[in-house]
Amino acid sequence: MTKLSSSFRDDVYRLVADIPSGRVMTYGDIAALAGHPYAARVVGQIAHFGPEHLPWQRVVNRYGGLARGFWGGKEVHRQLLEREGVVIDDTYSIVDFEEYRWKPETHLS
DNA sequence: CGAGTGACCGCAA
DNA sequence: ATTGCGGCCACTC
Repeated sequence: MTKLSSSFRDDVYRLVADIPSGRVMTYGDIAALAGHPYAARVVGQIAHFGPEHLPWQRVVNRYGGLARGFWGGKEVHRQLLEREGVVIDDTYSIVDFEEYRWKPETHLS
């Protein structure tokens, strides 16, 4: 069933939930795909208040660096991503970030 | 309902 | 190179 009325927040939830293990997306990309290219901050807020069962650890900034206010801090964040096979250096930035970057398919439900 | 804050991004000086 | 500022939407007070 198609959901005709979707808010920005709901779109973010779906996009984040759709990121496969071992892949990452940026706040800006998610915002753009949800219809608001400059609402990257909002994605951060949604991540803060949103459901914990979603893979927020796969959401990083446009430099491939880890977020500041992530629950537990960057150390925990790095552990979670490395556990999925994502290599991160000592500056908390993803190695070969562009290769891990997840590109959602255009034919989303 | 108004104002302030915020896990960001892009551009100007 | 660094700093500052506007903008987007959600949430709190």
